[in-house]
Amino acid sequence: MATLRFFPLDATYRITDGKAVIYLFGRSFDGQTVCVTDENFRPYFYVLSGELDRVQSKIELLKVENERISAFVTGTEIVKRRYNGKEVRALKVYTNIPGAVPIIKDTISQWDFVDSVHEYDILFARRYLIDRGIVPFTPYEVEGEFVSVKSKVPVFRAERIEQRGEDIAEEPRILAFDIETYYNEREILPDKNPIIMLAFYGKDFRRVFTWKRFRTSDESIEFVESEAELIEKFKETIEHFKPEIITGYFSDGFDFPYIETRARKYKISLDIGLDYSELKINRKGGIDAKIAGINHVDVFRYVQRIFGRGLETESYSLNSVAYELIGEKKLEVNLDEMSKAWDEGGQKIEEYCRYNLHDAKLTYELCRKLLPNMVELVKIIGLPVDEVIRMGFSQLVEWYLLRQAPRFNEIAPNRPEHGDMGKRREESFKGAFVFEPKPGLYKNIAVFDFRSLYPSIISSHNISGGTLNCKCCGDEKVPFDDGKTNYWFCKRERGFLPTVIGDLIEHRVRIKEMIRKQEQQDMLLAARENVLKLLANSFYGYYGFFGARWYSIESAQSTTAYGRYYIHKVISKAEKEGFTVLYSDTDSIFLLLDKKTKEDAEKFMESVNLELPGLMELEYEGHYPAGIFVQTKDNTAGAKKKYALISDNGILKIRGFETVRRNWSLVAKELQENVLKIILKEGDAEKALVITKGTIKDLRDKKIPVEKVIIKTQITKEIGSYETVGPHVAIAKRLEAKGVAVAPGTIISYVVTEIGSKVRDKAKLPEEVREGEYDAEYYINNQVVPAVEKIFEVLGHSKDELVGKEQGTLGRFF
DNA sequence: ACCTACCGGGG
DNA sequence: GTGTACGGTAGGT
Repeated sequence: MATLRFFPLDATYRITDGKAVIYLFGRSFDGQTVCVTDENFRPYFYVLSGELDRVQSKIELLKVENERISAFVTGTEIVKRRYNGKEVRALKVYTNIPGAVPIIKDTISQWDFVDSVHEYDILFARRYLIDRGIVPFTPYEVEGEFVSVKSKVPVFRAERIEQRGEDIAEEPRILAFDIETYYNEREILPDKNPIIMLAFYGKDFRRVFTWKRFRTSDESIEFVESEAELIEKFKETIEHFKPEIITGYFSDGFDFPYIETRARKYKISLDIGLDYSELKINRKGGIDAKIAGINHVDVFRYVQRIFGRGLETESYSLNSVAYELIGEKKLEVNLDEMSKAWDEGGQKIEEYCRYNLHDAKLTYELCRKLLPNMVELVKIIGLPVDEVIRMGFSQLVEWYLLRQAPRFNEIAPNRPEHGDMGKRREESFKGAFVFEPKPGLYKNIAVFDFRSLYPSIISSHNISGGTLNCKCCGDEKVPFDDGKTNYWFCKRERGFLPTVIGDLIEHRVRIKEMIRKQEQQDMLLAARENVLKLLANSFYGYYGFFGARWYSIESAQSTTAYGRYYIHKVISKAEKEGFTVLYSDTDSIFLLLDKKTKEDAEKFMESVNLELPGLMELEYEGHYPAGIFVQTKDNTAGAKKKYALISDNGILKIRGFETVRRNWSLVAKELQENVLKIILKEGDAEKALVITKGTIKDLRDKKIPVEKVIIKTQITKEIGSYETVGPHVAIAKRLEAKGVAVAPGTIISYVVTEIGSKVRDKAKLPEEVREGEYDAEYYINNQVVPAVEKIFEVLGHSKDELVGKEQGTLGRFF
């Protein structure tokens, strides 16, 4: 018997001699890629029934044969479990192979003495990781021996696997790749157009393959004879580099499927899996590309589904994401000219090779930057990185619960059937409370918020489907504000989900404490804290998500009802103690301190906290010397979710003002920020007014440079398919007429000039416009004034005052 | 107002 | 692979 120590990274399984064998691919402590097999794990599922013995004796004889497989039961046992808040006896049914589970399940579901069947759709490799408690990226010690099995890496057959500590694997070998394809009809046609370049980027490794020669001194460029050879190089490079993670940007949806299509044309087998299996592309439902033994991380997928929430960027293109996260952009080349350069051959191709390599580099850097975050997610969810990065929030919650369930002896509820999902989609419920602010400029504001409001409510009030309206309690109802909904949650026994979320919150508090104490910043702790917060905050949404196993609309409703109850309680308590409440949204409250001190406010917070149950806590978010709330567009009320605050250290916090968006000109954006700064920092409305009038005058005097009046709007579809021709579409049409292709995704920059009647006729490209050749009145009325008029209204200055019309001008029209 | 269809990313 | 995306919104009714 030998011993092997390794970090598992990926799990799959294979049928050998009619038995399922688990394959764990990973990295040994000495840095080699290895495969550990485990033959000692059997597929199973659960049956609930009032007549377990009858099910047991009948099911053991069951054998279903079809043209593909023979499915039969290899054993059963009666076990004690919990289901939906109750102790149950369940029949655990083992089958010969994983594929037999759904077949047996379908058959016995029809027996009338079977109540329900559970956990029949948990993928086998995932089931293994959960039941054996194996977490990718953490160390294990294996006893067993090396065996000879067809594989690209050594195979070790395990008899016993045990966790060894919690260290994470050192930085994995990452290989990024990117392709450029021939295209001239502004359509992606993998059947027709070849791949012309292929770039790789890894640690101490950069290479571009292309199949047209030109003179170059760039050593990273390598010429091959044909596209087919380029695809062979793709396989070879992966084989030699031995990446543990292969990464691309939208490689699920573009690079891998494209390469697969081209490989099929040349009858090249893409057997890049470590077990010689082929690249597997799933086109049904969400597209994804899988390689056995190598984690394929499509950075785009992770950013789009999970990480992007915390980013400023509105577009998840490689260019904008890379710019925000690593401060680097794509190389600027004219892609429309690429195919022409390719046809003509020669030196011009080189810049596209550099462009190609640079994209691979950006992808590599992004993957490295995001990896700590992804690994923390892996360690909490317990599934391989290529799986967790493709999950949405609800799936993350679900797989976290499925991993926790065995610890609590819980049997998982089933996913809803199609009809149920339809019904669930219909059910809606009341959300959070938002206080209507009184428009005005205020000084000396204290802001408080509930720490993780919804997660702490779920934990503190034991909110779950299994504890809802129990038979043993009922004296304390959920404080619904409709006065009729009658729910309560058990006080005697903790529910599964509230326990799990409570553990998450406490874990996060410990990590936060560690972060607070540490001398130098530990990025891993920060990433872990981030992931725990993300997960905890997703539970409430999960309760109301139609596809959830632990769906409980009553729990979702009760969570927001408690949320509204507590925030109202804080509001009335604050008012009773003489504070003016300026604003409140969901879990936050803004107090006007006025004559009261910060100490008074903190005392208030402490007294609130004394009355809060469980993990609930009101926190001091910060003090703001000034803040402004404005009116709605129709001037009928104070605008919700639209305000600006300035902090003690002079940082502006702007929420909901539409001009922070991209398709506004700089002149309007800058003025808005300036005006807010002057009003909040210096409290000088007159100065803000003077500056605004100055900007308007400068516009009229044509003193504003053209770059500040450029408006950028994206072309989102084919030009011909636009019904309404906005200014950016009009420009695109003119470009097309000149023979310049404008593909969807292009951002059109334009300036509105005075020549023409409709805005679309007046729009010109910036390079066609000379300094001062813009329509001042357009910019004043459609950009500058809308950006600041709501702010000035609060200060008692009308729109007319801004644009310099005489007071009372309106009167003449009446 | 409500519903459906399509888009994103990639070249 | 013990499977069948998703969330937003433009455009139509």
